[in-house]
Amino acid sequence: MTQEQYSKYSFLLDRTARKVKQYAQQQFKSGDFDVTVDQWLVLKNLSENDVLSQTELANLVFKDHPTLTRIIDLLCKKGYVERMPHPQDRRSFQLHLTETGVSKVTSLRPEILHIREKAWENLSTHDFEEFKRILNTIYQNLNGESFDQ
Amino acid sequence: MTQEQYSKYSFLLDRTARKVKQYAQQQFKSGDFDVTVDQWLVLKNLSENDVLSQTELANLVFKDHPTLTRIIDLLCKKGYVERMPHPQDRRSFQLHLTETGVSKVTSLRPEILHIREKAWENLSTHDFEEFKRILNTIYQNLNGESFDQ
DNA sequence: TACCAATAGTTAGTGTGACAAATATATAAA
DNA sequence: TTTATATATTTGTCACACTAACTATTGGTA
Repeated sequence: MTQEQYSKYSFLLDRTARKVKQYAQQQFKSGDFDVTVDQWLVLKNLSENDVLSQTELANLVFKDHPTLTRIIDLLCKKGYVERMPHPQDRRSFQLHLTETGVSKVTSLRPEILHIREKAWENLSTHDFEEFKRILNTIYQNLNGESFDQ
Repeated sequence: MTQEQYSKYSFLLDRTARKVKQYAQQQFKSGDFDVTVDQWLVLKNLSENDVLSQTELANLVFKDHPTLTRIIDLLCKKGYVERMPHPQDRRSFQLHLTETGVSKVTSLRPEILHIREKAWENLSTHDFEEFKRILNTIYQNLNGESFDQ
């Protein structure tokens, strides 16, 4: 195995990640889900945690603060999320789903699980475990200081 | 294995792909490479093919035409690439590296191979083959009509 | 009290990605 | 030859990623 061959992983990884996002986004669109793939990730995490600050949420979804600010802006505009002032810390917000947001998550969750299955045709449970292990190893190799998940 | 667990691959895949790009970009920056990760991919492919049209190049690097147009614009501005008119087809360009572009690729290639190795610490050659197989299977599962590579 | 470093979040700038539509040119069909 | 269709590239718009710089606030410390 030469260095040159090893370097291909970055290309295949990027290409596949984009394809996965693009496929899901097309399905989201044809189903009139009214959210993007990344907005869904945020909604899903908010639905699993009663109240979160933007920093806590950013750590859950592994997005940086500016990106999260904009996603939250869009979700607020769409009426799925509300920023409530933190009772003790005036710098911070407490994020939570609106009623509309809760019912949006409830109605979309099964459809999205179904969309996500398509990628695993022709692959086994063992493949899935290996895939997760390799992805996490790569992530940790490049993540410098800290260990995540 | 529940549906719910399967759906995590998209999160891990996206997270890892971003980390890989981010890590490389940081190394590119601290080494004053004067190109982005995506610009490098384009330069590398141009260096391996004497003359390409934008459409041919787009198919090689799996980027869409508008994205490629803009990357080429930047590389031309930096003086690494030139658009030459196609002798028979006035709609098309023939892309090629300038002398500066050629020497840029020559000087960066070994450094970038070295950067790319970091991700594979603690992983085996077999892992690498499995990883490629799984990525390509996912890609093909979602790619609808055609078979790529 | 006054200062100062750390933290929460936002804004701005650049690059990239996806998609739709527009422009120009080439080629095939009538 | 005229018309229709296909191809190559560009432009515009929205969303996301990353960096740097900025505001406001908090908490510790002299």
